Amino acid sequence: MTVTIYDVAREANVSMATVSRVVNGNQNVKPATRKKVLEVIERLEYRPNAVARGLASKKTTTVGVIIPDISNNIYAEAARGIEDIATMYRYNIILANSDQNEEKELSLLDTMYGKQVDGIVMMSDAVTPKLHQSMDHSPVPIVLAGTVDESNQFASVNIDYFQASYEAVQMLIANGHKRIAFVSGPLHNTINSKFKLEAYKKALIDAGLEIDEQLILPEEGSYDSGIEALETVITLEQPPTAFFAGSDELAIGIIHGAQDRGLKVPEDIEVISFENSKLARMVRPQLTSVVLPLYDIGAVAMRLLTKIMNKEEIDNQEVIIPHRIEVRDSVKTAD
Amino acid sequence: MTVTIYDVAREANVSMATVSRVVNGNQNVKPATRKKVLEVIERLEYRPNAVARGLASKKTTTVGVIIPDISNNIYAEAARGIEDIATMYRYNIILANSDQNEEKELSLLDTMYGKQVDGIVMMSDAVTPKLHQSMDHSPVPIVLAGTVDESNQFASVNIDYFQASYEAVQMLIANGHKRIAFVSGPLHNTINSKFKLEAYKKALIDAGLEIDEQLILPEEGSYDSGIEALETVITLEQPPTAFFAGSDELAIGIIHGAQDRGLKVPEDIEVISFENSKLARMVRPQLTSVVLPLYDIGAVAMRLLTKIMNKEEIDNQEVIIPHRIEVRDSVKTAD
DNA sequence: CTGAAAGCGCTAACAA
DNA sequence: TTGTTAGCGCTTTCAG
Repeated sequence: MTVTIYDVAREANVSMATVSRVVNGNQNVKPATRKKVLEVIERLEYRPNAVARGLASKKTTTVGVIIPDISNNIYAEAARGIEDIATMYRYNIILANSDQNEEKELSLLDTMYGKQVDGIVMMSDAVTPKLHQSMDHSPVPIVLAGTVDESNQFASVNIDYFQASYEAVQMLIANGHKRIAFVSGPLHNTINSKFKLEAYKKALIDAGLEIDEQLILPEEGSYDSGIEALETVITLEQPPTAFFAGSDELAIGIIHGAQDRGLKVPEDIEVISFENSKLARMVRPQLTSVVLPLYDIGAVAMRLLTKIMNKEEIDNQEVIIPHRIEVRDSVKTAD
Repeated sequence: MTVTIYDVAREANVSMATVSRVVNGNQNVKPATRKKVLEVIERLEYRPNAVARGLASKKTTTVGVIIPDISNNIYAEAARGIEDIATMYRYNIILANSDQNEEKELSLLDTMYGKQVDGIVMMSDAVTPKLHQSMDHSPVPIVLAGTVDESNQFASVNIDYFQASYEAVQMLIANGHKRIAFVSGPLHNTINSKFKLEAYKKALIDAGLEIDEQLILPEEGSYDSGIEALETVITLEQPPTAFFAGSDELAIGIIHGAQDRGLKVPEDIEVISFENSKLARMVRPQLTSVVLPLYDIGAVAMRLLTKIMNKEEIDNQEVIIPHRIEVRDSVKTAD
């Protein structure tokens, strides 16, 4: 029924080994033989069975990708970066959503191990002890993308979240704000709790400003929670005049919440975001935002993984990609 | 090194077949034996090799998913629907981006066949003859999601694009508009050319309105091209007063383009979109939009695929999901 | 440059 | 209820 390497060998009057050689581009084949085999392959429409190949060679040329949620633009962007580089190096990806649920992450890792992927790219809110343990026992290399592992034991690709956040808050401070709100995503996310929040606090302290817990709002990261955040603080006795938002959606929510109350951005309220997705340009005013290069993070992570799978020398397995702030209109330009 | 079914068999003093049976939940195993085997599996941390299993059983429990671009929210949404249902039925997905490039699509199909996926879910702009041919020779079932096959030969899941578009344009006509522009994505996309555009024309004709080719703008579907579309028609001698946009991004571009010129939506210009992503609520005014239920399309497509792979009876392999129009503020409410 | 043969780890008859 | 035994389709020594 399906044509196998054996059929090709028979038709071409050579051994399976020879067919295998030409299929795999092995140079030790006489050109004439190669040609003959190639013709038969063409004629019979032979297509190598990757599963059999995987079993025999112990390499599947597929990598596992575990991300929280592909329908979230952030992760989709990273996934695209991962897939592009994977394709470039002839890998396919098995993609799975974890919903940042530890149980699912653990079970997905097991599934990936079972499927004999050659490597794994993982994105997660937090590398919990259990996760850490499973990854430690992984039979294949794993690289973290946009995910911080506090033990610094795994290969990873990130930006300097602390520094980036610090700069963002500083920009607001430089514009004279004394009351700056911090609206991040959930704090069980390591990046939010350990970097964005800490940087926010440090920036305030360094500027001699006071930290007011009322202005620290860990929302879920959605547009609606941005609106809510605005609503809850705007009625304070001393409402904030600027916001550091953890994502574009949050920032847009804040802006719309303000505008709906007749407040003007950036005249009355300034907002800086942390993401810079294409949404940033699709609001009025357009968002000033720390750029989180998700595509690049994914691409670099996958590239790093290929190197590790290939057992190449890695000079630094904890890659930090440069960041910058894209200045648009939600923050006044100092001029 | 890695523990195999053979190791477990030896340790448990049973045959490989028995271990295989307990691993696969076969009931023909004495409870005591099962227990013993399970213990050894636990102790040895045995994890079945899915590749070997795939080779022996000719089933990989993985399906291929070919989509144009995962970083595009539309497809990401569908991918999530596909993956959720796949997970529910214990399948994993190999995800690949085609960029709606026929060559890539063809090559990806081949890759999927080679990887011995059990089935394929495919999204594409157009089922070209070559694509059609490859799919015809597919060794595994394929279902099209949100993509139209004019030969009606493949299983597919869609909404009634023509009817939905017709209703959208009708809504604009009902509001008294005589000059309605059609800003779709590229016309090499079958859905745009055969359904949205045709429905637009028919709605106009049925209402006794004239079709003006100047008002038909096949853009690339981005935010910026929405702005451009607005710019090009607004200076016409008789500019349009309403727009039927092929996507949310396009619609938002049109709205911002109008607002930047001091025009008000929906007072001066009305816009109806075709998508209803979460973006629809994240603009002012919020978008009135035909809802394209991408998540559902993906989910239903995957569900259909499981049935076909399972050789169940299918009453209708061309599923049409109901659609509706979500009324918000970019179109005046008739009251 | 080419072939023979031994697996890779598992499933699936077929016996027992 | 359990074991034996062929493969699944390919890669990979090892000879020659």
